[in-house]
Amino acid sequence: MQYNHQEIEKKWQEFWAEKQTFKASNNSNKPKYYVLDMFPYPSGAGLHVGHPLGYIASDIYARYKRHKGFNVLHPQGYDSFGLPAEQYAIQTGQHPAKTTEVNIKTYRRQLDQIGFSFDWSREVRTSNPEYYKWTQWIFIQLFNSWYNKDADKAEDITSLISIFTKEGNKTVNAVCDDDIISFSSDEWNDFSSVKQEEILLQYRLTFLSDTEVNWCPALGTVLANDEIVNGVSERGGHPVVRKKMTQWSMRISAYAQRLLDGLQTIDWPQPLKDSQTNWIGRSQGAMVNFQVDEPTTNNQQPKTISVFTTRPDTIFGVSFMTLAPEHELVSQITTDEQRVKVKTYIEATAKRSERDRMADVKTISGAFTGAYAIHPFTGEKIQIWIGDYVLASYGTGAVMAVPCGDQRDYDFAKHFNIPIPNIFENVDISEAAHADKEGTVIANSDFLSGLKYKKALKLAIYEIEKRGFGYGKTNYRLRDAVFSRQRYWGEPFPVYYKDGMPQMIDAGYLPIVLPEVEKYLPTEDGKPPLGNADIWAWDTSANKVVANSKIDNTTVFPLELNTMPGWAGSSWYFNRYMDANNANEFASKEALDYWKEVDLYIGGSEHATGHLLYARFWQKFLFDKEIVPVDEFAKKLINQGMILGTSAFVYKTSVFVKNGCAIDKSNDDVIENIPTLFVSKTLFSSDDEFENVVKNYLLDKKLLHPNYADLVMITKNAIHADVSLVNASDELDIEGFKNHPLNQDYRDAAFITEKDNTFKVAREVEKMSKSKFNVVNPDLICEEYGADALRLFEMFLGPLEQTKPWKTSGISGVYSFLKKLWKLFYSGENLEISEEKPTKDELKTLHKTIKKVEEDIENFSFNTSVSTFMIAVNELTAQKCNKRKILEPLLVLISPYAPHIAEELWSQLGHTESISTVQFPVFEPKNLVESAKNYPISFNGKMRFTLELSLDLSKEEIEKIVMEHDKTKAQLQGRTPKKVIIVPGKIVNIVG
RNA sequence: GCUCAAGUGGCGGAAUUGGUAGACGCGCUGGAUUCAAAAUCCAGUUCUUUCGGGAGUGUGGGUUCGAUUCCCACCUUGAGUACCA
Repeated sequence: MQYNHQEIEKKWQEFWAEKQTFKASNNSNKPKYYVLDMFPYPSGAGLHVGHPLGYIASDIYARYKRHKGFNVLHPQGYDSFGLPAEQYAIQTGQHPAKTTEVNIKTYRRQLDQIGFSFDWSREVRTSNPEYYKWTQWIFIQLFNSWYNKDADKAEDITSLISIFTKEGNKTVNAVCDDDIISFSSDEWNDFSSVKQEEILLQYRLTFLSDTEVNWCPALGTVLANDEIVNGVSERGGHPVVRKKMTQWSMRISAYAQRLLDGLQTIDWPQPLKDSQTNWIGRSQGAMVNFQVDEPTTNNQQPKTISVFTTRPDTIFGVSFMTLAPEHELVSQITTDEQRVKVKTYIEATAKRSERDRMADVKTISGAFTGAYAIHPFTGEKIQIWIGDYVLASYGTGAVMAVPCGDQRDYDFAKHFNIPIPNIFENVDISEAAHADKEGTVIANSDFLSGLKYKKALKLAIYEIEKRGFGYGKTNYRLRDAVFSRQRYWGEPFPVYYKDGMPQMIDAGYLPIVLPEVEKYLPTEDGKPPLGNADIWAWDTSANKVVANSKIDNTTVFPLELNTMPGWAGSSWYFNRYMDANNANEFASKEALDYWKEVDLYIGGSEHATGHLLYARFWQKFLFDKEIVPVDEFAKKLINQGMILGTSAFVYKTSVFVKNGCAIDKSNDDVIENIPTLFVSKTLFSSDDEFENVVKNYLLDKKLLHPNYADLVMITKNAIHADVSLVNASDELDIEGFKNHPLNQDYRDAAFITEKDNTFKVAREVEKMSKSKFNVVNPDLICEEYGADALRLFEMFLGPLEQTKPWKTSGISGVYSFLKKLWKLFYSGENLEISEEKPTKDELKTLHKTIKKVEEDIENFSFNTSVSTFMIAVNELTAQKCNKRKILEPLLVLISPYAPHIAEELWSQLGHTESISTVQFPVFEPKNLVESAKNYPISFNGKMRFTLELSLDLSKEEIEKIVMEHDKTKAQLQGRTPKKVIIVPGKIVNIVG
C-alpha cells in the first residue's frame, strides 16, 4: 500500500470531528493545560502559508501535552468585528455580517484541512450577540467602578458615593480627571442628580470626556494611538488629524504601575515586555510650580505654571520656561506687545499636522509671550516662551527649560539667544547640552553644589517639598484609551442618554443588538453610522430597543451612536473559551477557577502595545472585581516570526532606437519586428553582458540588421513572475508564464534560454503579498503534499520566533520523509511488522530520538525535532527495522507533528482508539550507554583526526595511546608537546 | 537618535553547560533504474591545495589548553520606538 495523504487525512479529520476527540472537559482529574492562539480576523483573502505557523506550533504543543497526560484546552475563534468588512460594506452595500460569515467559512475549511486539534465546541466570534453581550456587560462593570489608590484596586462606584455622602471628596484618593472640584458631604447631598452624575463620571473607569482625538477623515472615525503608524492610519495609510470630540475613554492609566509590575511575573518575550514598558513610559521626578511675575490685586492669587521634570537636580540651570502653544495660560499671560507674534505662531503650529511635526524635528520655532516667571529658589525673573517642541498632551504641557542639560532646551536657547548657564562641574557645554547623569557633579546651584546626581536629586525634591514649591511625582506616558469608534461594525454600547447624561442599560436586558442601517457611512450631519438606524432608542418601561420616533425623553431615550473599538472583544475572549456556551454568566466560577489562565499563548509581535496591553488591563480590572481568579491572563507567550515570500523575477528587455540617430528608414522599421524578450538569469552578470546577449540573439535570429546594431539601446527591467510557475531549480514554466491571465502582454514574447532550453529566474525574499506574486496558498500544499507535510515543513523552516522565507521547493524533503516513514511499516503492498525483540542499535536510535524530541518540544525548538525524526527514520531504514516495539513509540513521538499519518499507521497496527492520548514514550538512559568513544584528537585546539578508544581507559592510558599514534607523531614533527589536555569522554587536546 | 535582536556553505538552518563547525533538508554534480520522464536508490558537495595539508562561523582585539558559544570595540542587517521634559 502506498502512502496516500489525501485519503488518510480526510479519513482522520472526519474521525476526529465525529468522535469529538479534542473536546475538552471542565471536569477532569488530569492536570489542566491551556494552549491558545491569537484568534484571527477572518479576512476575505483567506489564509496563506504564513498564517498557520503559530497555530501549527501551538497544536504540536497541545497534542504533546495530551500525550503527557494533561487535560488540554485548545480552542479557536474569530475576531470578527473590524474595519475591512465594513469598508467592503460601504463599497458594495453587503451587510458585514454576511461577508464575515462567508469569510469564516473559508477560514474554517482551511483550518480543518491542516488537522488542528481545536475544540470547536467552544468557538467564539466577537461579532456574535451571544458573545458581545458579555463585552457590553464588562463595559457596564467598568462604568460602575472607580479606582481607589489607597486600596490600589478598582472598587464599586457605590463605595465612592457613600464616601461622598458622608465626607465629600476631600479624603478620596482616586484616579480621576484632573479638574475636579472639591466638595463637602453637605454640598454633595445638595447637588442635583445631574451634577452628581457629572462628578461621578470623572471617577468612573470608563467615562465620557472631551478629548483631543486622532481623527481620520478618510475612515470617518477616531483611532487609538496604537492604530496610527508614522502619523497615518495603520489600516489604509490615511492621514490623521487632531480634533476635540466627546468620547468614551478607558482609565487604563489607573493601572499603569500594576501593568508595569505585572511584567515581572510573566514569561513573555523580552522585546515585547520592553515595548510595553516603553509604552507605559514611567518617569520619576517632581512637579514644580513657577509663579508668573505679574501685579496682583489683594484677593487674587498669582498664576502658577506647573511643570514636570525628571531632573529637579538641575533646577538652578533653568533659564526660561516653555509652554505648549495649546497651554491654557498662554492667552492670559501674553503681553500686548507680544500678542500678535504669539497669535501668529499658534495659528501656524495648529496648521501643521502631527505628521509634519514629526517629520520635521530639526526646525526650531517658538515665540516669547512677554511674560516672566519667578524662579522658586533664586527669585530671578525668567522668560516664558511657547514652542511646539513641548507637547500639550504630556505632563502639564509646560517645561522648565534647562539648556545646559537638555539638548532640545539647548537648541531652543541657542536659536533665540537665551542665556545658557552651566551648572555642571568641569563640563564643556559650548557645543552641546550635557545630558549624562552618572558621574556628573552639580555646580553653581546653591545647596546642591558639589553633589552627585543621585544625592542632588533627592535633596532637590526634599527642598522643593519643604519649601512648598511642588512635590516628588511619578509620571506615565500611558494615556487613557479612547474607546469610541464612529463605525458600524463593532459592539454597540449598552448606553442611552437622559438629560445629556449617559445611563447604563440594565445587564438583564443585554445584548443590545446592532441595528440595521441603510447605509454604513456617517450621516449627513456628521453622526456615526448608527445615526442612520430608525430603530435605535431605548424604552425604559418596556426595556427594549424601539423606533426613534418614540423618543420623548421621559420614558424613551436616544441610544449611543458610537460603537466599541476592535480591541474590546479581544480583551477578554480567553476567559470566554473556558465556558464558551454559558448563557447566564460571563463564564462560570468553576470553569474560571479550573482553567485559571492561558498557559501558553502564541501570536504575532504586532499586538505588543495594542491587544496585549488592553487585555492585561481588563484582566486586572476583572480580577479586582473578583470576576476572574488571576490578574495576568497568560503565563507564557511566544511571538511567532513572520514567513516571507521568495519572489521570482524575470528580466524583460526593451529595445529602443537611440535618440538622434539618423537613418534612412523610419526608426520604427529597425525594431518593429522585435518581440518582447526575456533573458534567463544566469546568461549575464552585468548590464553590458545583458546587452550583448540580447544583441547577439537579435542578430542571430535576423531580427536586427547588422547595420543597425549600434543604433539600438537595450534596457533591462525585472518583473515579478508568479512563484507557482517556478520549479525547485529556479526554472520558469515558460508556457505557463505566457498563458498566465496577468501576462496577456507577453503571449508572443521570446525567451533567451540556457543551453539546455531552461529559463532561470532571479529570486528575492520579500513580504508575502498578492502584488508580488509570491503568495503560497496552503490549500494547494495540502492537496499536493498533505497537511502532515505542510505542518512538518512549516516547523522545519527554522526557529519559531524567527522571520524566515518560504520556498515551496523545500517541502519535497519532508514529503519524502513521510514516505520513508510509511515504508518502515509497509513492504510493497503488505504491512510487515515484526514482534521480535529490538536490537541494541534500534533501541539506541529510538531512545536518543525520545530524549531529543522531548527536550525540543519543551524548548519550543520544533525545527530541530523534525531533523531528529528524519535521522531516526534514516537510521531505522538502514537497520531494516520493522519491530513493533520500536515503531509504536516512534509513532507517538511523531503524532503531534504529523497526526494523520500517525493515526493511520497506529490503527494499521491494530489499535482502535485514537493515538492522541497515548502516553508519551519514556526515555531510558541505559539504552544510550556506550563503551567506546570516537575521540577527536586536537592540536592547539584544532581537530586533526579521530581515534576510537574505550571509555574505561584512564587519562594516563589515553595519553599513552594517543602519543604513540603515528598521526600524532606526524602532527608534532618531532616537537615535544608542552601540555596534553584530556577530558575523558570528550576530547584530547595536545598543545605545543 | 534611542532600545532590542541577529550576522555560520549556493539556500533554509544545526551545534542545549566553552570540547570533532556545517547535523537535517533544499539545490547542485556524478552514477543506478527507465524507451523516456517522474519517482526511487547510491556516492559526492565550506573554501583552498603542489592532495601532505592549510584556512574558515561579519571585522579587529581579549580571556582560555580549546571560542559559532564568554568579554571589549567596530561594521552590517532587521524589528520596535521617536521631540515624553
